Amino acid sequence: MDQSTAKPSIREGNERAILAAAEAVFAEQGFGGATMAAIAARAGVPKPNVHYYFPTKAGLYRAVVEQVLTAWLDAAHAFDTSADPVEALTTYIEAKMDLAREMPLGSRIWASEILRGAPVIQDFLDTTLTQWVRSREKVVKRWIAEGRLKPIEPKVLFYMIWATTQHYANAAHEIATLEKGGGLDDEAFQRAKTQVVEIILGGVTK
Amino acid sequence: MDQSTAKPSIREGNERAILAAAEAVFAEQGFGGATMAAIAARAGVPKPNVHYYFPTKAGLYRAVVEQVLTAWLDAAHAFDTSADPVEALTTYIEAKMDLAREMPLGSRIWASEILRGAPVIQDFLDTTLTQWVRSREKVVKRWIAEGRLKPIEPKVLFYMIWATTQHYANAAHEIATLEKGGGLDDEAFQRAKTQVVEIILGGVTK
DNA sequence: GTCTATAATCGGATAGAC
DNA sequence: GTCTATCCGATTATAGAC
Repeated sequence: MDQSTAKPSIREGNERAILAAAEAVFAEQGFGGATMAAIAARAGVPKPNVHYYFPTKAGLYRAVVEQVLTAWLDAAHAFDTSADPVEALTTYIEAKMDLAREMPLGSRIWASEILRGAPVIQDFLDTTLTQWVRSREKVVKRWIAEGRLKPIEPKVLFYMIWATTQHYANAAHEIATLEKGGGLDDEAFQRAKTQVVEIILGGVTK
Repeated sequence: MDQSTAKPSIREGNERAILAAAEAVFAEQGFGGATMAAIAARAGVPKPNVHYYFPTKAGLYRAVVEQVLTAWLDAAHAFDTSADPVEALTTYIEAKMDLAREMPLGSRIWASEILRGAPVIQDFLDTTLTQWVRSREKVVKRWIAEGRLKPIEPKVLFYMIWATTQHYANAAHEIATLEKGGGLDDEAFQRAKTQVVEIILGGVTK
């Protein structure tokens, strides 16, 4: 789109490779445990090259976290406030389960960031997430007033959904150990998804 | 109990202070992000003193994790396999909620360790935890066969309980942000505990 | 835009005086 | 048992040739 018309862009390819490598290393080692050398090795580029594209480790980390944020927001839109509670919650829980399945690294980075007290995404918690919760709380309370849900604190429900769905990414290793080492295959995961929806909906609908 | 009869023991006091400081720093920074200097400063002792009592950072981390393990096992016993499902699950969920409330640092270290793939506690996952899950799975399946619970995969239930209860420790900062900055007071936490029990039991009992 | 060589700093660990 | 001074490997970051 810019001057350099048809350039498949070396820059773009390298940035992508570095971001992908960084996502994996930050997910495995945490921010403090990750090293630029490990990221460079995984991306298949020399170490100074990483610094060329991302001058500081903190900046690279921010870039990775912001990618994860985008995915989180997409999943958040699955909570359709116009739908009825069963449909809205089913769609949302399934979207969050799929996100944990398809982006386990991002989910783990997110969890790690929250564990540390959200040093990088605090402003997101203060603004976008707070607004998301406020608006969805109203919807849940309306459903309760209409007698379609049990009288629960909406946040208790949200926390249960977030924690349970992300557990399938965050604790994938623990799960694999308990499943005789193999982890969940697609079929087992789909069953788990269905049952998570059933248990939560069974617990909150009248 | 040994030769040095009535020694209140400088050693004991220092070890306790260092372990407490290490728990806090590991919980905040993760293993990789924690530094011996930060732990020493928090414990109020010079850095080499930490190495005197705990020669290596990895060893100190193991000592902290083992403390957490003990607490986990105590809570696990709250799952009374002789009781009826409502009573057993209620007691267990409440015990896990109380653990998250009373030992938030330990819960966060546990979560961080699981996130990284359990490098230190893998043998515990392979032995004690696997056995715990196997035996409780049998109990849940019996309850299902007796028609007292819906036909669910027991592990889906366990994961939901673990993830949801520990969320109150792991995401305490996020929760505080969403609760207008104050965090949950005792009353709000007790309400949440009750509702977590109600939703899960409502979702799995017939 | 790439990468070798290197600077500068941090952090785990230790020596040795007290 | 305590702690100052210090070592040294690891790590972030940069300079500068190509």
